[in-house]
Amino acid sequence: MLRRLFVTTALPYANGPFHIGHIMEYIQADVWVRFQRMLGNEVHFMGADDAHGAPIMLAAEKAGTTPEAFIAGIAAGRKQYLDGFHISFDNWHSTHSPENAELSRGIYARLKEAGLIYTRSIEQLFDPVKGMFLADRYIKGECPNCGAKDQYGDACENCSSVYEATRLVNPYSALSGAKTELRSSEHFFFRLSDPKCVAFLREWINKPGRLQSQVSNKAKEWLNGEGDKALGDWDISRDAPYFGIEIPDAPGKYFYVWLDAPVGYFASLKQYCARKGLDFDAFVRPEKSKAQGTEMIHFIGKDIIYFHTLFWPATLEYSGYKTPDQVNVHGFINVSGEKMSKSRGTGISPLKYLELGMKPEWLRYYIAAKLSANVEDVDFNPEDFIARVNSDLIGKYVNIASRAAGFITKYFDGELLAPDGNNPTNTVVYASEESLTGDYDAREFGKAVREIMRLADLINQRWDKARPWDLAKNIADPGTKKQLHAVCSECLDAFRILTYYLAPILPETAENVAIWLGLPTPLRWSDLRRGIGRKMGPYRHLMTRVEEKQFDALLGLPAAPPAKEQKTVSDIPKMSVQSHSMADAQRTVPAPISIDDFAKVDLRVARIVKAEHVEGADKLLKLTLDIGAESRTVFAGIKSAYDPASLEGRLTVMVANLAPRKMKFGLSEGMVLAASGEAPGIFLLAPDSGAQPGMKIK
RNA sequence: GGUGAUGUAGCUCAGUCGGUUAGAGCAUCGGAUUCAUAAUCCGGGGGUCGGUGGUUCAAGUCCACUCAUCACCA
Repeated sequence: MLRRLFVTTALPYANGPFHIGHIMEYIQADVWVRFQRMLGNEVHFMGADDAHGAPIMLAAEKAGTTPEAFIAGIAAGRKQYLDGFHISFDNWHSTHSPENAELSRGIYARLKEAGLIYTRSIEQLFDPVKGMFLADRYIKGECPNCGAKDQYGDACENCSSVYEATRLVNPYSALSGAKTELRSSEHFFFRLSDPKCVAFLREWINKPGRLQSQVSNKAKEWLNGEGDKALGDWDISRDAPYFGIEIPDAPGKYFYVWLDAPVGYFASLKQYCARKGLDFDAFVRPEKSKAQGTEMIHFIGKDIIYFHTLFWPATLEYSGYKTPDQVNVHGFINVSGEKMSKSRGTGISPLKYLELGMKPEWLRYYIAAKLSANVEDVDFNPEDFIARVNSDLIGKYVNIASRAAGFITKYFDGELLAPDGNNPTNTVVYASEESLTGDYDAREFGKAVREIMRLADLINQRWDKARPWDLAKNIADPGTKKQLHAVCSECLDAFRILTYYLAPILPETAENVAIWLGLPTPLRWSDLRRGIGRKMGPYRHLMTRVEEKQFDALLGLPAAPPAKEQKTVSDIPKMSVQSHSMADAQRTVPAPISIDDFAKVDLRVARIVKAEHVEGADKLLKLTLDIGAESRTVFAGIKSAYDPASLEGRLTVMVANLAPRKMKFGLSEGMVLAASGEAPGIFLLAPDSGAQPGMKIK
């Protein structure tokens, strides 16, 4: 019975690029999805940006742009990561989309009809300079408990007490520094504490197979809380200014970002279904889903369990939608035992990883090897990574192919013998099929990897015992030659089976092996026992080893000093200072690129024909540029440094092939280049005299 | 502070329902091998299972307390 799966990963917040934690989640989900596809199941794997909320509004403001332009910029950067790590989303959308607004408003309307929405006035701290209410993280003040200064609005770092922001002493805005005022405003609430909601959720979290036991325990704790731990209602509105979806019939009120964020799963699916001609309702409406046997499956991190086990199912249930069938929760990724910190810049940059030429499959394998179905944190450890990848993938797995291929090419012209279905090697390798499919399906990837490597060990052992290199010495003897042929063919057939087993984790290598050995593609589990092709192509090495120096570069470490220069006591302070400054330099100097990478940027000399102020924009000037063959409109954030009149007629440099970006004030068809640093000031680039508009810069 | 997790070899992790002498991979040491882009095979050393106390004929496993780490507390 084939399954029809709607699978999602948590929507990443569009205030920055992906970090290693996102990539880990995508790898986990992608391995599972690819495995399901190999079984022949119908999978629709959806992602989207979570684009609303105050942090994005403020980040855009800080960047001197609109929230729309800001999130468009983030969205434009997503593809290189997803493609780079072979993450096979079927669609990527955004919560800032017509689909999401429509779906969110629809859900809200149904909840309102069901009597689960009410309004109540609440008091909050208001920033009179910014003209907005402040979330806890934007408020600072003195701890009401211990008096420590500059503590955030939710908890004290000094005495670790938890309190309401309104209890802070001398509160001020972390944004403007202004003294905050206590003001009241009407908010909209979802009646989560309604007995029918609680009863529904109690049952929902206990359905076998839906949640991991640790997760349902946690949810139970929330549901059964008493006193001040009792389940409260959910505040789902925020006051303008807010970047989000306006609440119908409530001017100036917006949905809290967490209301419309998970709806983004549906928005992405809806956009995709429209494009593919699929029935959206079959995946999201209870009756149709039941009739057609569709499943809704989320992959999330442990930090957002609350939203996915309480609010999300409750809002769906009471707005006529189906609820998730599985919520798969994973832990966090630490780097060398240390908590990853975006703000401190520690951790591993996925983009830098790719730019350094490190293989995405190494990371996929390493992460898969460390993942289980539990909510456990994963430790990313460079030495461990190098050891595992090099010894497992190269030393064990790839080595099998490499050992046998030479003989087949040299003595048998690439011809392979059809494997005997009962030979001892493939019998034992086939025997793991059931346990492996079970492990993959249960997200026990670490278990699967251990089993596969046990098989790889076994194949290497048998090969050693058969001593094919000795057989090759007696190649003149027809019996010996035949024996060699059989040993090598069996070995490659076993390798072929391992490739099927590893294909969800190593899609690129599996594809290369399929081409090399003439296997039917895409690799399907149903073809597992079809055996090997008759003839193989020439062997090309399938995977390279990880090198330590790649990690040094990735982690921004200075190159190891030569062995002779042993550290002496007096050297240590100097060295540590040096390593810090080098690490800092690494952080600001991006990884080297090739000349081809540089050639992708089409830089042209441009004449500024016209420069105008843009009404309503604080930082932008609208430039009309002549680049020889055509004229371009570009919005440049240089208003603070240049008077438009002084720009007209002068030459500068523009990126001519930058993807056009829609901005609030019109379409910007490129960018002009300017220098800026820590100190104030923006300095437009200019070519030397003699340059003509349209000339290419190279 | 409350709650939920986690703690097993130098490192990363398995360990089912309590049941022989606690396992694997990597690292390390000794040997073998040379087909394989130094890749493989055989063998050895390495552990008070965070700690203390209890239940039991028997505890890494169950219970209580305790220490450390992580997360959540809307």
